[in-house]
Formats: sequence, structure tokens, C-alpha cells
Amino acid sequence: MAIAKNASRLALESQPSAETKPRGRQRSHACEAAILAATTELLKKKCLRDVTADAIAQRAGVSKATLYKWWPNKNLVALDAFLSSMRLSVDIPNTGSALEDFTLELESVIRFYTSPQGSMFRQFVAEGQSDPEFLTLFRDRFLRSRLDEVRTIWERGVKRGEIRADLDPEIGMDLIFGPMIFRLLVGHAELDDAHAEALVAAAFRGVQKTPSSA
Amino acid sequence: MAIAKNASRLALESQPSAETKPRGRQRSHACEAAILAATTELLKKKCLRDVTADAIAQRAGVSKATLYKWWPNKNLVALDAFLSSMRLSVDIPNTGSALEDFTLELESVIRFYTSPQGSMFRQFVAEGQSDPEFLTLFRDRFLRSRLDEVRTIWERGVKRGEIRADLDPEIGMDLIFGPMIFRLLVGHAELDDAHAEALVAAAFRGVQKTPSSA
Amino acid sequence: MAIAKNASRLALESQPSAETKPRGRQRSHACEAAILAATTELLKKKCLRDVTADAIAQRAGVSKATLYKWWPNKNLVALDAFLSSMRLSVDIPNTGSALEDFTLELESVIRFYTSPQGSMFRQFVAEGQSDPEFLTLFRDRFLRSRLDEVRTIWERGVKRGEIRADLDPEIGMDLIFGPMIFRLLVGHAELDDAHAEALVAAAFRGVQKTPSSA
Amino acid sequence: MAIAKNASRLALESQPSAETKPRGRQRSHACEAAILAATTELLKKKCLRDVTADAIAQRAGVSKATLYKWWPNKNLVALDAFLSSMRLSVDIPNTGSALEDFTLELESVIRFYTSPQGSMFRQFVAEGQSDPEFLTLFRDRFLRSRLDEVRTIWERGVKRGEIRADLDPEIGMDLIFGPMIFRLLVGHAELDDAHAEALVAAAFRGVQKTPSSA
DNA sequence: AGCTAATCGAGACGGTACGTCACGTCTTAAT
DNA sequence: ATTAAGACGTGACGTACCGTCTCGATTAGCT
Repeated sequence: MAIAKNASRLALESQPSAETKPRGRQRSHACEAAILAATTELLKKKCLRDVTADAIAQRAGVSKATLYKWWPNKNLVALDAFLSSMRLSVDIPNTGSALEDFTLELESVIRFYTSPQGSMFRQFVAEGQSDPEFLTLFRDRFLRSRLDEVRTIWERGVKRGEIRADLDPEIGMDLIFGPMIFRLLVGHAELDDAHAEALVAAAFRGVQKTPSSA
Repeated sequence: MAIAKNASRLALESQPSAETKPRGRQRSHACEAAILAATTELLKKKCLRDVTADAIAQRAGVSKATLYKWWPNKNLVALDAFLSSMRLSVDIPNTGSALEDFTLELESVIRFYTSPQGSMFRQFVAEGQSDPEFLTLFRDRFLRSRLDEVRTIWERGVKRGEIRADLDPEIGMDLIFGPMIFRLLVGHAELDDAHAEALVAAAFRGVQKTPSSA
Repeated sequence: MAIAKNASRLALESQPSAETKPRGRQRSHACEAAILAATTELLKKKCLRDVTADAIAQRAGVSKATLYKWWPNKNLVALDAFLSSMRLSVDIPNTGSALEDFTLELESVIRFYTSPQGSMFRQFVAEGQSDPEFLTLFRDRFLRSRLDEVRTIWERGVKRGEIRADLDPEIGMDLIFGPMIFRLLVGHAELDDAHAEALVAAAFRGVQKTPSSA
Repeated sequence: MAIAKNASRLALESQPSAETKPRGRQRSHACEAAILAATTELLKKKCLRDVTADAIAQRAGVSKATLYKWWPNKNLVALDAFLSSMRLSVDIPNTGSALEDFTLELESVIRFYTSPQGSMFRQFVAEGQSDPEFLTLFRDRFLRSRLDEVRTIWERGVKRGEIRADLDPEIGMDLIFGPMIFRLLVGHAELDDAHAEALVAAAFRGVQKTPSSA
């Protein structure tokens, strides 16, 4: 099931000691860090498709063999680089209003995804279209946890009675974030704070003309 | 603006009379048709990235040079192939209820986009992430007109008083189709008729617990 | 035996009337002349390998089909162009001394072969190495007659008692012109009037130290 | 000056010790040898023009990229193949008579140049006509040394008083070998032992009717 | 004067080889 | 054992020129 040849980035965090160290030279942390940093740096200038494994290795001052020893391919290096550059867990807004929380969160997400840094998101989704395993990995390692974090907004909203309890949260969340992803990937419309607000507002109020307001 | 070296597919359809034919041998319809057919066929088996220009040419019984003479790259060939295979303009449902129309339409779109044929959509969006010009072209030649067609549902709904008149239709449409695209590209949740219905319903009613129903 | 599809250039000169003209549009002299002129012109700037059939046709304002209708390939066009630009039969020197005649002739030949015009000679020999039929044709249409002309110098020399009668003229002629061709094609040594004189002198006197002059 | 991207063939032979080996994987001797062997083999069947880089690579079981990494084009591969297949330095005859030595040498050279193996010589001269740098390289790497070797015959002849000391050896050598090259490349006359003998004899005695023999 | 052939310009076409690029693997000597 | 360096096989790329072909327009001799 594991695609990555190892737990990659995470491998270095775990195993604080315990097991017997293998003989010979130990895996270099510096080396791995250099690769991830180089990848991040290069991806700010070019898209994933145009960043070559050679370029990463060269920029990191690392041999290509080292790179391929720890990652099965370039995409997974980029994914790790992306993940490692996002460590400081983003905290979810908590203003007391789910509407406001979602608006703030969406604005924040948009700002990130449209930044050079966050534009990697689009590349990953794109790569995923021709590499299902990579798409799965991307979902499991990044999206899932992000969505889980955001779901707390939803749940708080439900608890507070702001959000309909009968609505499948998955559908609710897609309703809020789907349109943003759509615009992000297809580029058919603007994507900024104003739109974030309008989108969340529309998702909340709904499209339908309510009988009362008629 | 034009990326394609010519009007390609469309060039052959238009102007049945009018302008004087150029002097030399005419562009072969058979040749172009063969290329588009071969491309469509190959794309049913493999994803766009894995279909090579050579394979298209060979399967079409056409020389690679001919292919590159009329299209700058295989993505645009695929786009033309996609467009040509969708000629019969899909008609938009018109049941008298916007909610039902959107549900039917979304179901239909989902069925298409998850078919071998329609999965090209995902590939195009993916390619577009590393080729902005292609993304623009894809939007202009395909998405734009599709969205325009669907917008009639919206406008009928507004006229009938089913849909809020104060809501930007662009936002409304993204609300309905964005979540589907999100799921289509990221694959984090199911995508079938039931979900189509739930999505449209949620978009219509909104996420918010209405005071009256409280 | 004929390689060319027709008698080419010569076809237009011959048959002043006689046979019944075929029906339809007649072959255009202007057209052929333009092709030959364009070829000659282009070959002054580039070597035969680098002059394309398209370039010839375009420069001549002629269609490629016309070109290939009358010549089987580019090399034979060039050969005809070469021959047609040399019509005015070069006259062989006749000073009364074979030594002097050969020297003058060799100087003249060297001047021609090292001119832009005459450098086609080298190209023909080169092409001939990978196309034996072309080499044969080149020999038959050009070299043979040139050598025959020059042979009169030899024969006059023999008659006058200047040249050994027991020597095969073919060997004698090769002795005089071979070294020049060698230098022309390989470029390992200078090729000018001085060398022409020295070469002919050496060929005449021989390499051997004569007993008498010892 | 250097055309080849490296010292190629020679690089592997030289410097058995001295400089420290570079760090990485070493250039594969087997790989290079396979390329040269394949080239030699193919050139026995087809002429240089008709031997493709792909064919060489495939037959050598080597990738085209590797081939192009070490040689800028197939001509230089062929040249290296030619040179490597001639290593055992041919020894120059030394019978005590320059006339006989030159005759033997010329016979030997003719036999070689008319063999499948040696016919590459013609191809090289031919290619050189459209690629001056290649011609220079061919002269420098092959012809020069061959001529230098043969010149010892000349010098011994001069010392022994068989050959005129006042004659420029370059002219003398061209006189002996030029006619052979002429015939080799143009094919207007036979090229065998008998002619070798006749040619050398004529070059030695000269064309001129000597007064004494009159 | 119209008919019928052949030629002509334009340029599309199939084919073949080119030389380049990136991928991911493998080899070597050094650490 | 891991590293840097970098050679290697694979396979697709997009380009160039070849020689053939298909058009419609032109230009004659023949009816």
C-alpha cells in the first residue's frame, strides 16, 4: 500500500531512539532538508512539470541517486516539500460565528492557494489526474487533515444551532470549498476576499428564494 | 490570441461558399478526421499524458509532420477531438422547476465526466495547470459555452421567482457545479445521482438554519 | 541506362521540328531555365547537401512537382545546372609545348574548381560516393568529355616527340590531374598556379634521379 | 579547435596513472567499444550516409543519448571506428629500393581502400566536402600520420640517391598517391596491382621523353 | 470556338532521420 | 551503509527534408 519507499519526512521525526542503528553511515538530515528546500525554492519559479529531478538534485547539492533513494519520484518529493513548509499548524478561526469562521478560513485558504507557495496545490491535483496513487497520497497526507480541521467549524456551527443538523457535513463543506477549487483550477472567475465572502454567504443562505422573504 | 496554428476543426466546417479556395491541394478532411478519431480512441484507454503524438499519428495512419502542421501540440489535438465528439448540442432540461433542472443537468454532467469519454475533462484541467494558454483555450472553446447554456436554467428560475434575483449568477452556478468539479478532480467523495441531488438541494436551501424552521 | 527521366536540358535543344508535338500545354523553357539558374545561384552560397529541393523550387518560382517531373532528384538538377553553365566549350591551350599546355590547362582547371562555380565538382564527387549511378552519370556527362579534350594535348605531345609514346595516356593524364584532385578534395596542401607548374614539371621529369644528371 | 566533445577513443587509452579518477561512475569501455564495433559492422554493409545514428545505437545495444553524449554526430563516430580498427601500425615496406617500396605501399593502400573496411576512406572524403571541420579532423587524425609514415620511403630514397633531392616531397608524394585517390573517388579507371606498378613507374621515370632515350 | 491534354503553381501528405530532453537506474570512489 | 558525481537505457519530443500526391488554373493543339 505504501507508495513512498519510506515514511519520508516523517521517518526522521519518529523513532527517537530505541531500535539498533544500522551499520554504516547514517542517513543525512541535512541532505534531506536541502532537497526539500531546493524543491520548494524551484517550485516558486516554475511549475511542477517544469522542475526536473536533476535541477532539484543539483540545487540541493545532492546526487540524484540520493533523491531517488528516499523518494520514488519527483512528485512525492514535491509533496513532502509542500508538507514540510506548512508545519506550523494553521489555526482555525473561532469567532463564535460559523459564517464568519468559514469566511475567514476561505479567505485564508484562497490567499494561500494563490500564493507562489500554495500554487503547488493546483500542481498536485493536476499530477493526480494521471497518477491515481499520487492523488490518493495527496488526499491522505494533506487534504484529509485539512478538511478535518475545518470540519470543527462546521461542528461548532451545528452545536450552536447556526447550521442545519440534518445536512451531511461532507456536502456542506464541498459547498463552501468546491466553488473556490473550481475557480482556482479553471480560472474562469476572480478569486479574492470579496468573492470568498459572497460564496460563503450564498452557501449559507442558499440559492432559493425563501417563502418568507418573498 | 490564437494558439492553434489555424482554426483547425472549425475551419473545415465554416464558409461553405464565399471566399475563393486557395490554389493548391486542399487540406484533407479524411486526414483530420482520422487524427481526431484516433485521438479519441486512444484517450479511452490511456490518459492524455500517456498518449503520444507518435501513437496518434500512427493509429490515424498519418505522418507526425502532418499532425504538427495543424496543431502545435497533442493537447490541442485532444481538445479538438473532445470538442468534435460533442457536436450534437446537449439540450438543457426544462421541467418547469429550476431545482429539478439543475439536478437533472448535474446528474447528466456527472455521468458524462465520469465516463471514459468525459474523463478528458479532468485531463484538460490538469494540463492547464502547467500550460496557462491551454487552460484559457479550453475555457474559451468549451467551458464558456457550456456554462452559458446552463445559465438559462438559472435565468428561467429567476424569472419564475424560484431563484433569488439578488444573487450573482456566477456565484450561484459555481455553488452548484463547483462541488462536483472538486470531487471529480480530487476524488475525496462519491459522485453519483444521489449526490447530485443532495448537492443541488443543499445549494438551493443553503447551509444556514433558517430562523423560521428553528 | 538513362537515369534522368528525360534527356533534360538537351531535350529542349534537339528536335527542332520533325516529330508531331504532343497535344496540350508545352513544356516551358522559362521554367527549366529558372530552375537551373536558381540552382546555380543557391550553390554559390551553400553546398549541395544544404540546398534543398524546396529552396530551389521557391527561388525559381516553380512548384516542386515541376522540378521532380523533369529530374529524378536534386543532384541531377545540380548536375544539369552545372553543365548548362559551362556550355561555351573551353578551349584547350596549344602553345606548341605539351609541358606548357598542360601547365596552362592545369592552372585553368584549378582556378575553375576552386571558384564558387567550380566547387560543385567536389560536391558531385562527394555525392557520387553514396550514389554510384550518379557518379557514373557525372563521369559520362562531364568528366569523360573533359578528359577527352585534354587528351589532345597529350597526343600532340606524343606526335611532337615530347612525350613518351610507350606510356599509357590514361596513366599519364592521371599523373597530371590526379594530384590536383587529391589536393582539391582533401585539402592537405595549397592549390595555385605555382603548384600547378611544379606538379606538371614533376610529372614530366619524373621523380627518379636520372643517371645522366647524377 | 576540438570538434569532438572529448578526446573520445584516445581518452580511454591515455594516462594510465597520473591524474585522480573523477568521482562518479566511469565511462564504460564496453559501451564505447560496442558503438565502434557496431559502426564498423554496419559500414561494411551500407555507406556512411545510409547508416543512421539509431541503427548504430540499436546494434550496439546502447542508447542514442549515450552516443550523442560522446560524439557530436555519426561521422565522428565512424571516424573513431575507422581509426580504432587500424591500430596495428601498418609497417612501411623497406626493400632497399624506393621504387619497389612505393609500389608495394601503393598496392597495399589500394587493396585496403578498395576493401569494405577501407572504403570508409571515400565516405570520409565525401562527407568532408560538406563539412569542412570534419575534413580537417579526418586529415589531422588519419591522413597526416599516414603520409608521414610513407614519407620515410621518400627520405630513404633521397638518401640513397634514388630520388631527386631538389623535388618537394609533398609534390612527389601527391604524384604517387594522387592518381590513385583520383581513380578511387571518380572510378574512371581500374585500380589494381598492375596499375599501382604502372603509376609508380610513370611517376618515377616521368612523362617526358628524355633526350638520352630519344 | 470549344474540346482535350498536358503543364504549371501551390502546398498537403507519408516517411524517415535527426538531435534533444527528462526520467529513473546503476556504477564508482569517497566518506 | 550512504553519499556525490555522473554515465546509462528508455522513450517521447518537435523539426527538417525527401519525393509523391492532389488541386485548380493555364495553355496549347485538335476537332
